[in-house]
Amino acid sequence: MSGAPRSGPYFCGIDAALDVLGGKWKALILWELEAHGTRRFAQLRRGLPGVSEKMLTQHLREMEQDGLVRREVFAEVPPRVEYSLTDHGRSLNAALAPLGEWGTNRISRDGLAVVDHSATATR
Amino acid sequence: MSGAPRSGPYFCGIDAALDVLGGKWKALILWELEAHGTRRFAQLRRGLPGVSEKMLTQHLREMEQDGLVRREVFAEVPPRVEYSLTDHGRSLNAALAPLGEWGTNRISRDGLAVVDHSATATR
DNA sequence: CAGCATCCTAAGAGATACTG
DNA sequence: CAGTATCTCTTAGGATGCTG
Repeated sequence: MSGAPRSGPYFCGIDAALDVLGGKWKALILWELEAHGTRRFAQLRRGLPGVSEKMLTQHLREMEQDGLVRREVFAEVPPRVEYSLTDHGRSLNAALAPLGEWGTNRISRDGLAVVDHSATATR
Repeated sequence: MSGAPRSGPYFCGIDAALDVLGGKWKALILWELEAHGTRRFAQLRRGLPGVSEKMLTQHLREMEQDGLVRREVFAEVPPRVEYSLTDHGRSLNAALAPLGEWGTNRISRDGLAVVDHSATATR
């Protein structure tokens, strides 16, 4: 999937939830913002190894429109923009927790590979 | 996302779970099988208005490979194939429940449209 | 720094026709 | 009935270059 959410019609709740999560990086963005509270654009980039500027911008905009992410622009030089989760975004993250456990389980159960974060950790 | 799961490397559990759910209809298939226990190919088609034969076959095959779906072929004329969930599939569905609630919430909260099942109900 | 605009392609997805 | 086999069409997503 995905790109911009299609705003229905949906078959069911899961459909509507997955629609908002459509896009390769959205779940990760959610996770990154949940873990750190507030992040700047470049920080997010570093936290999501492999994402392009375009996709990050695009996903952030869509998530902002969906009311998941809050975007604050500071009129400074150099410019600064901070991203954080809204309550709605945090509630989605909470609803995602069991799925995360299931996935972690699948990874260990099937011996799947995991990205090495140690080199790109956000200190 | 979608198509055949990529078998990692994954960023986290959610990533791994969403990978298995990649594909427009997989979550719906899961739901359909959970609700009815066992379904034949044509029954699933009717339950998923708009799905093409190709996509349904493809998704079912991938979900079978991922150990979510069990496929039983009966050597009869005319041929009969029954699909049902494995324990692993049922556990995924369980992990999906909170997300479903969240989505249902989003639908009513944002006044989004829902597909009308009444005309195509599987009796 | 944070981002838009543009171009490009690989894969997802649909339609149609045919088969064991 | 339950699929395969092709053929397109669309779109997510990546690369590059430029701007306030």
